[in-house]
Amino acid sequence: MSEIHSLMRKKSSGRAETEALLLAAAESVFAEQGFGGATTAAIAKRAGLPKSNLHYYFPTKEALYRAVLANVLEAWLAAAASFDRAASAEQALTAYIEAKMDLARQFPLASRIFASEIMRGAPLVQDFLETTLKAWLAQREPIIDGWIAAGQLRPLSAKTLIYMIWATTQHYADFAHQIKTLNGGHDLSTREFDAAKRQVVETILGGILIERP
Amino acid sequence: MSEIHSLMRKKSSGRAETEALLLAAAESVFAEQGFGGATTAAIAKRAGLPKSNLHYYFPTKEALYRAVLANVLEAWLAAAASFDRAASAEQALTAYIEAKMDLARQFPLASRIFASEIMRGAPLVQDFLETTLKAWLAQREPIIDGWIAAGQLRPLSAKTLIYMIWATTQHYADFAHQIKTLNGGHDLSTREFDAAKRQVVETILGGILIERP
DNA sequence: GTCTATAATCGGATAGAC
DNA sequence: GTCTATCCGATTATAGAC
Repeated sequence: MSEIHSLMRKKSSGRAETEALLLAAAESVFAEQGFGGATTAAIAKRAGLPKSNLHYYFPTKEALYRAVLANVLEAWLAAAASFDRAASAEQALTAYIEAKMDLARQFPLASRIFASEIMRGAPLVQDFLETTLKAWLAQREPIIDGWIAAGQLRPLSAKTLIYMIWATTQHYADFAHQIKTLNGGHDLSTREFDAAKRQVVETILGGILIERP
Repeated sequence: MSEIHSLMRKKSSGRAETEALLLAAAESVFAEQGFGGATTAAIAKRAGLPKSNLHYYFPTKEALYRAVLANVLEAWLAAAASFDRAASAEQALTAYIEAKMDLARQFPLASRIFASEIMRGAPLVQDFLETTLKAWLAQREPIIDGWIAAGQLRPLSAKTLIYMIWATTQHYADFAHQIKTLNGGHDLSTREFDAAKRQVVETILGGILIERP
């Protein structure tokens, strides 16, 4: 029925597509302006739609923001999985750092929205921090402590190590504009980014691994 | 004349004090909400003053934001100085990392405002990035390259190293809320923070220094 | 589902009494 | 210098035609 109808229109290819369009526009505006600074007018304009359409798909600005946040957290969880399923400390941490670097490069907006949300005091992701994130960290700490006990890593705080990894990798998303400016106005090329990724891995692992005799 | 008058009033101890009060309130609101999300009403309320007083001291919201930013950049430059005046790579980098960690702990709001400004695309600090920051980095890169040539450091990109230091240290300011949540709801104690500082220094230096025979 | 028009409120900034 | 009251454009959200 309405399928035929929508096949006849060139624009608005369907509910799912319009929602995705709005979510993408919202992601970029929220990443730039934060929740408070973003306006539904700016989001609608970036999506090329009238403001009222936005409210048809998402009743309120906060509902739209929540939908964007859900995608952000989903991407985070996907990268988190790469920590596991590795035999040695070196393999597990290398895989995790590389996954987080790739995430920062592929989804910089998601990283910025998360950062902005934390700086606001996490009004909407506090539950995620206290349950999912805290549990993830609590499960990895004994693994890291185990590597220390096994003589693979120098004695250190697992939390502090994880914070270093988060900070260093997310920096490439959150401060991409600063990095671009200091790189002569050009974004890092794939080659430059891969070199940075390698150096980050080597510096952190070099700083914590105990050499095998 | 008006001096006597102001001595008789218990509140509003003078122009400088009122300005400082407003700047402090503005700093905390801008750090939480970003430029766009902050409202002059919220800032005035946090300062305990009517909105109109804010506009008496700072004609526009942007003027107030600029004044806050100036303080932020001033603090940044103070910490930057600790890089220099050290004989060895180990001493210089240790001093710099420690200074940046102390800055993050002492002035977390400044760090968050800077981060938020960069994520917006640096509309007001682009000039600082292109001149002061770029020059600072350009002056330090040959120093780091010199340490590599002298066999003090493993071969690496100086820029990538500096980014790691910025990222890791600023994380303790920008993500303090997340760290607090993952620390059982308590901010890091001085002891915990000092331990983190030590581990950050040891990990980075351990990852880049060449052992002296 | 989409659009124009509009209601209702918020927020930056000002007027003018004190 | 400080305060209350207020203007007016911006912003969220809705109404109602198509």
